[in-house]
Order: sequence, then structure tokens, then C-alpha cells
Amino acid sequence: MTIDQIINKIYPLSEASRESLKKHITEVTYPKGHILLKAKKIETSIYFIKKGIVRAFSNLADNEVTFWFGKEGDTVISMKSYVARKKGYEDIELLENCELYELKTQDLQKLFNEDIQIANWGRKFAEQELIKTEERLIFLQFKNASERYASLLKNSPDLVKRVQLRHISSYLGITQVSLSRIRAEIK
Amino acid sequence: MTIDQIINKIYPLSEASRESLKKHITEVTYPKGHILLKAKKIETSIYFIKKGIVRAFSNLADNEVTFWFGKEGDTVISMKSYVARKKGYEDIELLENCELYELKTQDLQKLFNEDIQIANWGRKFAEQELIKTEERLIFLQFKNASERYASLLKNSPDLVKRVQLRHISSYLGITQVSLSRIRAEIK
DNA sequence: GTCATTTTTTATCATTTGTAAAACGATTCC
DNA sequence: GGAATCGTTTTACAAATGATAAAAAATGAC
Repeated sequence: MTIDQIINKIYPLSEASRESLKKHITEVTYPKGHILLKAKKIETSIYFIKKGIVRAFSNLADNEVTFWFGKEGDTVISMKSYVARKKGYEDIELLENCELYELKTQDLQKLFNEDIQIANWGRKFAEQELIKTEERLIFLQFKNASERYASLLKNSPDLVKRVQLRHISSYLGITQVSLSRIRAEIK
Repeated sequence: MTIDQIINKIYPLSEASRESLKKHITEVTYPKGHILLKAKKIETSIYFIKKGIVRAFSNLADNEVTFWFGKEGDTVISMKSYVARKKGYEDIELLENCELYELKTQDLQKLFNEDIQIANWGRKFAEQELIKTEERLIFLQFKNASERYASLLKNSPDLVKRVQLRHISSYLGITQVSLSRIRAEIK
């Protein structure tokens, strides 16, 4: 996915505004297994995924819980760092070799105060992430484990193929054993 | 809570920008039990709560699920209507007689394109709601029912007092029977 | 290909949570 | 005051999920 596609998918910008945004974006690659963002740090960059798949997880008590997946076109961000300049709760791990677009939070913040189009682009970004998070919250609260898995399978079949099932089960809020049972039933 | 306090809590505006925002805000009151926003409609207003408490719920299958509470200083909004101009998933019911500040979405959208401060105010609003939703999502996924109740009791003791327990249990993602069991254990 | 390691599935039992119905308490209505 | 209604708790039982261990399958290194 090109950076122009990613930018315009969030909110179409004029050529001028898009260029001034792109001026601050660089391309980087990291190997599978790399930890892109760390829970214990206040992160200063956000990333857009050109190619690859990543997960966000927290270390709770003894076991880690995956609560988000990102793939091509998605934005990798520590919301806590970005919004409140506080340490986030998530580590971001690359589950494949990844090609990413990097943008410094500080540069973006500056643009928010200079360019009304980019300010509205930032608004739209937050709004869209909010909708996604809200939908997932409602799903987690309303549906049981089988329904959640069935829905994931329907809406993101590639995810289930590309990602280890232990991460999927964690994402669904159940144990790996439970997920296995559910998968066995469906067959 | 005054409207100036509510506006500035989200993101401090200059007097000029705040005034142009306030020009579009009116005060309304509705009685307990009133349905402020409807799931089946594309809503055209958002509200700020001056006084009172409200809940958002969805009718799923046969039983309704409460997934959000709002009180003094909170914003009542159908995110789907606001962001995507689509029908939301929630009804909003007033749990007490309420005093509200009303703002037409259309007026706000217009201001977003005219005033960079207000555009950034809208961005900050979405970002803050996003953080809240993300925290709740993580809580729902990471913590068990007792921990979630304990946390609610700690962080919003007034809520537990002001709201019926059947709504609280629904909000926690458990049955009323389970909540009763949890409450019995704590004593 | 073979071996070692990791991941997933299966089986068993314990625990948690849900369902349904009854009991209790508080409030409202006549 | 008494009957009816609503909200909450309790009880008994059923279903779902978790914990643990072990087997099977898949993956990766050499």
C-alpha cells in the first residue's frame, strides 16, 4: 500500500497538505520478531504499515494478552503516548518482516497547529480508530467466544491464516484450549 | 457543570473560538426515562451533560446490553452517526432528570472547516474518547468479573449508587446473578 | 530427510458463569 | 393497610470455560 493511499483513506487531503505531511514521513523495514513500540516507553513515532502484520500485547501477571492486530494500511500507534504523552500499555511485535512508513509525533503535532486540513485529518483518524475500538468493545461484551471467532473468521480470514492461534485466542479473550474446542466444533 | 468548563476540559480554546462554538449550543432538559438518542436513527445532535446520568444500550437478541454510562461533564454522542453518518447501535436513556447542552452536528462540522482551533478541539475530543474506550476494552479483555466490579466501585462509586444493578451487571458483561454473587463475596 | 522445538489439539477434571425459579425487600398505587 | 409491582438476592442445576497434562501435528534447523 502506498503512503498516498493510506493518507487519503483516512481523509482526503489537498496535494499541498499531503506533501507537507509526506515531507516528514520516511520508510523503514524491520524483521519478524522486532519490537516496534514498547510499553515502558513514551513513544515518539507512529507508523503506517506498507507490508506485513503486527500485534499489540500487554504483559499481564504472568501471561501476555494480545488485544490488537494491524496489517497493510493500518496505523501502529501507542495511543497513550500519542494522546497523553504517557507510557502506553502495549508492546508492538512484528509477526512478519515489515515495511513501514514512520512519522514523528512531534512533527505531526506541529502540523496540527499550522494546517487546518491536517488538523481535520488527525481528527478523522482518531474518530475512525474510535469507531473500530467501540465496535470491538461491543463485540467483546455482547458476543460469546464462538460468535467472536466466527466473526473474526468471516471479517479477517487472512488474519486467522497469518497469525498463530495462541495470539488469536488471546485476542478473543479465551484460552488456546477453548479456541481449539471451538474450531473442532465448526469442522 | 458549566459549558465553558466542559469545553475547556476537552481542549482549551481562545475566547473567540469558544464563543463561536457556544453560539450554536442551547440548553435543554428532559425527564428520567426519556430516550435521547435512538439506535434506528441517524442522529443530528450531540449533548453535553450539565446534570444527570444516562446510559447507552443496545437491544441484542432478546435482552438489552448497557455498554456506556455518562454523567456530569460527559458527552452524549452516537459515534456512528457523528463519524460515519450511519445509524448507531445504541439507544441513550436518561436514568435521572437531566439538564443538557445541545449542539447540532452540522454546525460543528462547519466550524471544523473554518476554525483550526475548533478542528483541534474536535480532534482532542475524539482522541480522549478513544483512550477511554481503549482502556475499557483492555479491562474487559484482561480482567475477570470481580476485578471489573471492584474497579468500577473504586473509580465510580457514585455510579454504583445512582444506577440500577441490572444495568451495572450488563455493563460489566455478566448476569445480574453473577454480580450478586460477587457483591455477596465482598461483604 | 531427520531431529528438536514449537504449536495445536485432545482428554480429564475443577471452577466459573449462566438459566430458571423462588424468596425477599422496597416502593407504589388504590 | 394491603395488593401489586419492581429490583435484588438466593438457590439448585446446567452449560461453558479454565487448568493441566499429554498426544499429535507443524515448523524450523541442520
